[in-house]
Amino acid sequence: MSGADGTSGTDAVRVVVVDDHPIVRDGLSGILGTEEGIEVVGEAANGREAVAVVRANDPDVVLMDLRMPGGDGIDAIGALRTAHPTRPRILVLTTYDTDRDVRRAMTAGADGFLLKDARRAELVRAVHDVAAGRPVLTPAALAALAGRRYEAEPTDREVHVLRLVSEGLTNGAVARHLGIGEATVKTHLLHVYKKLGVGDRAAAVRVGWERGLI
Amino acid sequence: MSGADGTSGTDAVRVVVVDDHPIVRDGLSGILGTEEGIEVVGEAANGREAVAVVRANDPDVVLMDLRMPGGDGIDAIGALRTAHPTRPRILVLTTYDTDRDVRRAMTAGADGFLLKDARRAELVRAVHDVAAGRPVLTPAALAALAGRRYEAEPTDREVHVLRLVSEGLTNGAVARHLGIGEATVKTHLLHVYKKLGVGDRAAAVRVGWERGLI
DNA sequence: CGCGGCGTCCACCGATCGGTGGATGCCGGA
DNA sequence: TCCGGCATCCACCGATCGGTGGACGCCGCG
Repeated sequence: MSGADGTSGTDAVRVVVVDDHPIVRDGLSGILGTEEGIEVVGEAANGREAVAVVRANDPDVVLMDLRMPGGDGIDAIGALRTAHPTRPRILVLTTYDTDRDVRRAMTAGADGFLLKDARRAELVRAVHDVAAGRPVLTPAALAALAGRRYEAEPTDREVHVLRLVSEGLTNGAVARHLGIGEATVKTHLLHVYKKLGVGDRAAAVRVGWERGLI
Repeated sequence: MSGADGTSGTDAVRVVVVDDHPIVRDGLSGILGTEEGIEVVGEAANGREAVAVVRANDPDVVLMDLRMPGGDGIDAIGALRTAHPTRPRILVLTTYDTDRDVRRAMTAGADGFLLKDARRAELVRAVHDVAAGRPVLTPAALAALAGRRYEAEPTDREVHVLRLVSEGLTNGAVARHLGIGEATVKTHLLHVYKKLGVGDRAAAVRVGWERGLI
């Protein structure tokens, strides 16, 4: 834990690992801990713990999973960023680099985005890169930010409608559920189709699920 | 590093770890390697590698992920089992314990089913249990095998149709794609609805995805 | 053998959906 | 200020879907 001096005497990068899976935490700690120039100074299992652990240990880099029970990763990123604009560099390390996740994480203040199937060398290099202030992005994440692949993101309302549709509700049922007209529901869905690049509700549900909307 | 020092290979459980994520492999090796009575003797990144590594090292237990690029875990289980009916105990360690995955893995010859979010102690205990011939199952896996939750599983043909539907194909398009009548497609879908407990194609796509059918 | 269960196949209706066209209100930049 | 972009809202048609009913062939089991 607090092995290095407070004045960043050694130039070892101090890292906190945040993931709900003990296995993944051990994997990350194992890979990074044996590396020269990197020191794992704390672990957390969810977003809330992450904020506390970071406050206690003041690391250089936080490796953060996004989808966790009890304290979302996005919220944790926002909390860390509002507390301090640059101090702990945040590297998001998650399973899927869906468009939505990438954007939400980066706009929340993350400094990098890496997939969990990264090789050891990639991971180590990424930690050093974000520590040095260089952004880290997967190709898909880059494309998502460039807005090349999907130019439009469904509205909250549209996503809500899509979610209800995925539950099996008919347009009329959705309308009643939301207290709006059925025609409105259809318009929302048409917009969803356009934005997801599909032609019907079934395909919309699939793509919506793939992108983490549902 | 630590763990069994050469000579203590007598009654130590010899384990092979199979997962496409280096991070997960390191996590598992780290947890198990430092444990007394367990020795990690090999790693593999996919099903094909797994068969070769097992053949070379003759372990007591194989920790096997299911969804991997290049050599499915199910196929690997089948290959190991046909080669030898009991010798390497197979513990499936995956992210989701969906009904379908559980059944396919267990019928393929797996001896246990554990989720990746298991705690360290659970994991160690599970390895010892399967090594001793005791089955290991999550509650959800148990329910899946008991057939309590879902009594019917969609046919291969039905799943195929559902997959095409999730791509956005209309019934007529699916019919043309499969060289059958459109009415037949609809019958397949009706069966899918019944078996998945839904009422339309959108909900079917969602549940199908949740259960790993798509 | 006879029987039932299962997967696969098909045709006809009523309900629903996807497509088009347009309207309102809000907000930020020219 | 005015204007455009955006989200939200609505009504009418043709195409599609979900529901019902039934048919054939295969396989295992009594």
